[in-house]
Amino acid sequence: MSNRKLPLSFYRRQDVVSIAQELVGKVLCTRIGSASLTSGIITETEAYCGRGDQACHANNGTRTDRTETMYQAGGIAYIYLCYGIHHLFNVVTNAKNKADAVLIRAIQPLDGKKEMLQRRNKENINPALTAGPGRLTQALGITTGFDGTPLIANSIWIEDRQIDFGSSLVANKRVGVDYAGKDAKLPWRFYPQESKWVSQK
DNA sequence: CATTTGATGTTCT
DNA sequence: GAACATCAAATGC
Repeated sequence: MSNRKLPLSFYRRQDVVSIAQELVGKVLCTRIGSASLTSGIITETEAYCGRGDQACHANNGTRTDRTETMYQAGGIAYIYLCYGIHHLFNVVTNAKNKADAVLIRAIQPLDGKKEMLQRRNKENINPALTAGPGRLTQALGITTGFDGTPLIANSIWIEDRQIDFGSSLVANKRVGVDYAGKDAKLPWRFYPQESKWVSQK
């Protein structure tokens, strides 16, 4: 039960790309206020590194009110508003003042499917429910109000339920970061090749 | 089917 | 003002 929750030591390692790879297959869980537990298998992640990665908001020591969360020690949530509409969920990694993070781009629903359908105002369970960075946050009830929340507390956390995609896990270019020059080509996006629960390019 | 467009907060110019 | 780690609905074949 509680021993399945990933410990802070998982997040505070230095290699954000390895962490992004290992997060695929883990289970992202939320219990928001009095709502029921909602969770899903992480099926798509992207790594962002604060030093030398032009696609990262906090690259090259850039500090703003928004990115300050990424400079904290690993093991907390970095949630920001994208295009003024979508709440995007990231896992902060590495030590304090090392602005690394992993963007969660898609999940496969597990617990609380009814709750997720309500939040998304949908009738049927299909990839459009939770495959996409803006979609999964809405399904899980994650908003920018949870920015900086520790992932070892009881609102948002990640569990290891021994799910392994094995060799079907592939690396590819990240999505929507064409502006990042040569860094746009880095193979820092991870997902199981055969999974339907992955965002469309 | 494919392509375009509207929504719209934060950050940078 | 413009651009942005996006989505859904409208429009055009």
